[in-house]
Amino acid sequence: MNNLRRIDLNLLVTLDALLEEQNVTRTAERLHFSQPSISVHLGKLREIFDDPLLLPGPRGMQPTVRAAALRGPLRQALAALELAVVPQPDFNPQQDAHTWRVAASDYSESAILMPLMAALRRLAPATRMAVVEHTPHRLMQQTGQEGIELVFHTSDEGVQGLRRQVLFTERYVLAGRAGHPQLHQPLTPEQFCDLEQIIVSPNGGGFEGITDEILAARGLSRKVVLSVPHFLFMKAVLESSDLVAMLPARLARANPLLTLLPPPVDLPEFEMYMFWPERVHRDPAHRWLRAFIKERVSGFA
DNA sequence: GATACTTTAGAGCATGAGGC
DNA sequence: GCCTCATGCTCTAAAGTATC
Repeated sequence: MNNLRRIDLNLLVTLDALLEEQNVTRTAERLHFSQPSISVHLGKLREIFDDPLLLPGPRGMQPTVRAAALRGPLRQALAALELAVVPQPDFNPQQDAHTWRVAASDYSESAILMPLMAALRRLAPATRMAVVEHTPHRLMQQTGQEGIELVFHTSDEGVQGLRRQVLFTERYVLAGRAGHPQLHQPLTPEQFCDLEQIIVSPNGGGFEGITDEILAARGLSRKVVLSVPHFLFMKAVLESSDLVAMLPARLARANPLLTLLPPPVDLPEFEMYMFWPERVHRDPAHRWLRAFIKERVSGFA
């Protein structure tokens, strides 16, 4: 590595041309330098490689054994560098293969990923997506060492060093099964508190949430009889029992098995963000995915 | 010795760092 | 932002070297 610090990339370009031309003057013409400049380059290269590299011979300059051995690897290295500095082509979703790694909660899976998955497969058939569990307290680790490229998260508080974009603002609705005997008209807070309810407790086992805080401020309390860790489980229970729940609206939309009513208490809306690390910000495939998601989630708001 | 080619010396210019 | 200085690059001109 120490040797690399001494090498100007242009010196390697000169060496490559010298090894091909085996003539300082022709190398100079080819690289649009004066001949003495190439001679100076060769002098530096000789010092760096501790080898004469090219020696005057009967017909121009003859490469030394070391120089001849360098030729192949040097050509490959320069070709790789050239490829690396060429502007990246646009992502062609119909043809290009790519694997995206995404972290999502079960809410994000249902509200964001599931509705757009069919369109994603149709528009980008050669791509793959790995969805892993979203762990909010390990956001930086997930987008760092664990290689996650995109995270869906409901708050931007405490999130440092990641690019972000608001996807949508979410509201709550009161949900119960279709044909539920008490859900035929908007409920008062008191009527709401009389119903047996289910809540999602991501950390496990909790029976209180923001709804209970708001009810308590009005001197009310509700009957939470089931606490589950995932929204998908909650939906399944709602569809098959008389339990009701305050549910993010996007989880309940277009579901004929559920009845939806306005929330009996005012719950604050929340914003859904997508976060991504700087390393993928300009990546054509990643930019395409972000634009696709933003367009789709706006479309089914 | 003529020719072709390489190397060296010194000057000019551009750029970056540091100080004010 | 401006100035100074150091550094590095390329140039021209001239000298040195190898080949025929």
